[in-house]
Amino acid sequence: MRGTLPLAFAGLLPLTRNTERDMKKVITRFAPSPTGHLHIGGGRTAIFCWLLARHFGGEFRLRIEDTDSERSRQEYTDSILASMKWLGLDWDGELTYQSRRLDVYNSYVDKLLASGHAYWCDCSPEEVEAMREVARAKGEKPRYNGRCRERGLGPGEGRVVRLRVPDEGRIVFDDMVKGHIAVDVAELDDMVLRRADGMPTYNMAVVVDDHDMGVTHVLRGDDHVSNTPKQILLYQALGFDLPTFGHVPMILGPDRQKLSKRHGARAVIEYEQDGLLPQALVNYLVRLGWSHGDQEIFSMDELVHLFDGTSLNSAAAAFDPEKLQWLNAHYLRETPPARIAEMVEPFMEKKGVSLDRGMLEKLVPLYRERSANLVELAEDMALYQPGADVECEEKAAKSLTDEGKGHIAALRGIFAGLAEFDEASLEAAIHEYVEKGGLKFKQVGPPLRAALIGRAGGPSVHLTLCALGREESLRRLDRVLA
RNA sequence: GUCCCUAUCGUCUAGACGGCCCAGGACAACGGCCUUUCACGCCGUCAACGCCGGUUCGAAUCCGGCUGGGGACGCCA
Repeated sequence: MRGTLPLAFAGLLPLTRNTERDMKKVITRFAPSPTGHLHIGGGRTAIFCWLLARHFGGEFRLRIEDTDSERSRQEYTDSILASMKWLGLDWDGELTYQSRRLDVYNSYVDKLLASGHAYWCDCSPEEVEAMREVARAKGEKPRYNGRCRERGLGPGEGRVVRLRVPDEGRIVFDDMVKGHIAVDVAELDDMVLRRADGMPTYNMAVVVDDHDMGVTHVLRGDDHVSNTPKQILLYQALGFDLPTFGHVPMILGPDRQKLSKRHGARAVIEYEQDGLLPQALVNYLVRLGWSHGDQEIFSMDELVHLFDGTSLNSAAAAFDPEKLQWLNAHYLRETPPARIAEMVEPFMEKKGVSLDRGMLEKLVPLYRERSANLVELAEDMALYQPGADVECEEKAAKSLTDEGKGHIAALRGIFAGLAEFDEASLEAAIHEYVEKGGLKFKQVGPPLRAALIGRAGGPSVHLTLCALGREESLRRLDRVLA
């Protein structure tokens, strides 16, 4: 039996138009392990898988890989699902939990045992580690030495089941994004399929699940390329048809190092908290590693239409927070004010700010192009909190000279007497005051703005006055004059 | 250490068939315009084919080597 396994060969299934109609229904999956929040790397992979399925009118399945009972937590599963929803990714069918399929994995392990593709092993972790050391010392790849291969062991306490890897040959497959990949089986070792505690290992569970779920396209992170040959061996041993594999590159930090805590936000939930719009994150992530000519902005519909699994970059890309912010600012300007008002309210609440809806909707159009995200927007909205004594920034305070205060006092009287406190009347009133006094607007605008919102920049003063309303405007002017 | 993957502006990238590329777009930076301010918007500037060989009339595009970067070598996923 040994060394006689047929060599694996995963035929290329190019996603081109001519083969599209011949292909069976595309089924993709995203399979996170609930040991942390959904990170942007995983998020991007999920988006790609989702897009591929939606583009071809197939199915997108979600599977929770919780075979590591030590580290898996329900709260992370919840968090991942919440992030998926926030990103706008819906999935088909029931959620699959690997922890509930232990019997299935074990029945396949039994089949492999029966067919001679796998064997029991009683080597302790320490012994195996020693074997690896020996190999390393010889300049070889550290691996298990196959000690129990021919011992004919049966089940027993502390024993694991290992795959019997062929003695020679090459595993060859064509990756959707990386192209032709070939690995010598000598690089692989007899990996554990079933742990001593009866739980399946990652590679075992993945192969069984992907097969059972009918997955046709396994799109996943770059860090799994070296698992693929091992999994192909398992597909072969189990007699399963091979899916098409695709490995998308990792996302690097701005310094081109592996993304880590040092780089700030990594989880999609953090970006949500940072006030980003989901569409901006999706657009950014997709564009990182995939392109369509010179196009930068893509709607979800466009992505579904355009994303067919080609044009994926094969080299790792560095994450650029500035471009993300730029995209976010873009989407902020595109989103209807009422919708933005709705989204910014939770952020205002966090700051203890609450404006009535009418005022908020008046303010949003004035501020959305001055903010890159909802946190900044909320900060600006805080300036309008009725009754708030806004602290005046230094740059603005400079305009509150005696002359400036004189203008404020004069205008205060005019505003108080206005029949209508609306945009047109306010603009006209200020205009008239400037004209009649032979003044420059520069002498009047800045001090007014400083008195009202304590800032040197912002919307036109008459719009600010109008948004604040007569009562609050006069209160703020009086505060400066006092 | 071993194996796998990878290599165009600071960053994300365009670049089927080698000539249309003294390399295009976007972010950032810088300068300007617009604007009563701050933004937005608009215009412009700076800036790259890692290195060495080879193939060719001609290479960012093909081949080889080098170097750089990433990943993997678990009873983690």
